[in-house]
Amino acid sequence: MSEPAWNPYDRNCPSRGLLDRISSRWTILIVGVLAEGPSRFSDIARRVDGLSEKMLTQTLRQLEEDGLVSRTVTPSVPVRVDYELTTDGRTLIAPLHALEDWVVTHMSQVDQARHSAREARA
Amino acid sequence: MSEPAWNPYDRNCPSRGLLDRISSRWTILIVGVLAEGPSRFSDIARRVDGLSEKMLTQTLRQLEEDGLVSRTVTPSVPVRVDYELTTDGRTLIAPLHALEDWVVTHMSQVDQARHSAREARA
DNA sequence: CTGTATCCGTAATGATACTG
DNA sequence: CAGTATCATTACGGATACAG
Repeated sequence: MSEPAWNPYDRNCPSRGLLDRISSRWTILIVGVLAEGPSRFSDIARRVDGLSEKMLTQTLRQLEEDGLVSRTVTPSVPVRVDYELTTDGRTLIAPLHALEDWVVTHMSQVDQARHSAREARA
Repeated sequence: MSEPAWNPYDRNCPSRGLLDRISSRWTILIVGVLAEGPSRFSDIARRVDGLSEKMLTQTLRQLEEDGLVSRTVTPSVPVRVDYELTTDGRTLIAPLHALEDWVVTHMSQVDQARHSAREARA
């Protein structure tokens, strides 16, 4: 009995949805923060500029549901919650960081190309 | 004079927008098709299930503007247009394929986690 | 501090029809 | 074949207020 042939090019394959999730802006950046170690809710919010509480919660819940992030509550007052990548979640670090890295290393080049494109249209 | 410190964690940095572009569902899948060689407009549309003409055009225009894809028109009747990754664009193949690959190899695991999560909530 | 719930505007997307 | 233009919808996301 073999695995299903997961294929994100098929719109009805669940892998299409998973691809959407892991390639979302907030997932990429949040995993980028968690890659450096466990973080508290507010720490993540502080490090990812423009991330609202709503989207942070939503993204963390998805990652948790997919078994990629674990959530630990310390019942102090006020309560403290730590998020951490699971073993599975850590396999996301390399591919997602590669994306971040690509962007940083190619931004200038792309910027040049955009200027050229503007001139060509002028 | 050094490069700007591109940082996608900053919401005002242009690299944030570039990250959004290259990590979009359609960009990933279209680059995946073009990774195998130059393709015609309709070929791409056929291979990416659920991709509308509008989004295909829009995504290709962005990739072109960013210097990642080239567009070649053959003025036959009917006209023939070929799209191809540029040298720069080919540097996207590895990171984006890694994403696709991650999804395919982890889908079953994630599926399990989702079922567990459902049970836990029940 | 760490959420949850709700409202609501906008931007992204899909469907459709039409053109060179 | 390879688009463009338009419209309708929706879903994403931000702001706000409130709770444990």
